Amino acid sequence: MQKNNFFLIEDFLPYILTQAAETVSANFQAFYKGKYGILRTEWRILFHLGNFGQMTARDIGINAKTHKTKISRAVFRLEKKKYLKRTTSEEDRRVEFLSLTEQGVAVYNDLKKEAEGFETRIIKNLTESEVLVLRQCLKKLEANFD
Amino acid sequence: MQKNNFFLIEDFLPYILTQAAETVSANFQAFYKGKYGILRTEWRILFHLGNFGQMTARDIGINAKTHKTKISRAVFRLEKKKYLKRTTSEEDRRVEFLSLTEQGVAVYNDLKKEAEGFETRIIKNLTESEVLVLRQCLKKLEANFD
DNA sequence: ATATAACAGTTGTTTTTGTAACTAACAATA
DNA sequence: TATTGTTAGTTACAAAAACAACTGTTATAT
Repeated sequence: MQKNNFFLIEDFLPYILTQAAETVSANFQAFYKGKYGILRTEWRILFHLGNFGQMTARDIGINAKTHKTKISRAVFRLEKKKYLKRTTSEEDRRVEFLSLTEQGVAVYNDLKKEAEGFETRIIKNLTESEVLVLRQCLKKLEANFD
Repeated sequence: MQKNNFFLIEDFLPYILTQAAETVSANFQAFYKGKYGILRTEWRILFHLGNFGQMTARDIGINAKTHKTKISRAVFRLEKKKYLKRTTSEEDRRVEFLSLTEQGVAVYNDLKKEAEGFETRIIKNLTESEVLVLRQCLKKLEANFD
């Protein structure tokens, strides 16, 4: 079994990037899953609508790089929970505008506070310039695949 | 619908971290899935064994922060493909030592080359010091949850 | 010794995802 | 106005993940 071949999985950037993302996400998930019983895609939709207002499923999918079936089912679950409502477009009846209900806005506002607190806590070990470089690097890594 | 509330999902570190990780991983996946029909957990096991030599399922699970049922099933699939073999420990018959077969080593060596090439390509937009800071930040982010 | 707990790994069941095929609506072209 | 193509979103089915309960083995403690 070869060792010392100068490749270590623990230094492989895609691996450590995924590990860090999974650890951070798994811990943040506790807030929205534990508190409101929603999944990651639901959280993302909630936050897209909370941030940008009315959007279509299509546009959320494009922005969050999420497949339309995943969006479709998450929208259904959010609708069932009455966090979100749909309005069929007048101009193009294929299109549905999605927006948060009053209850959805309340959940969003609460989770927004949690998110802000969470982010503050996880970057407390980093300097401001480290955070800046980190954000820049993540952006550049993604840009490789546009 | 409130906007301009000074919280943007696109700036939320756990979100952009996960997005970057998913994009990078999805693209790297093409190599091992397309070429050898293995999944991410299988790739991780293969690389743990290729890097460290003989290991137990338990230790791979701890190191890769992966649940034992996920490991168990991935080990089964790798065994079925004859990339990996098991040896029951003499001292403790609950324990199985896992190691790569000759064929497994060949696959590992090939994927190792792919991994090196992939990593080189994705960091080509980053300076050396950026990569250094990135690695440091990812490590620190994970360390929050030890 | 024997009961009890702890551990390594597997199996069964449910939930979620991935993929492809589908419906319904619109667009473009002949 | 037929025909063909494209798009938004849903549904059906298969693959994978999550979670709990299980088997067999070793460690601990009466």
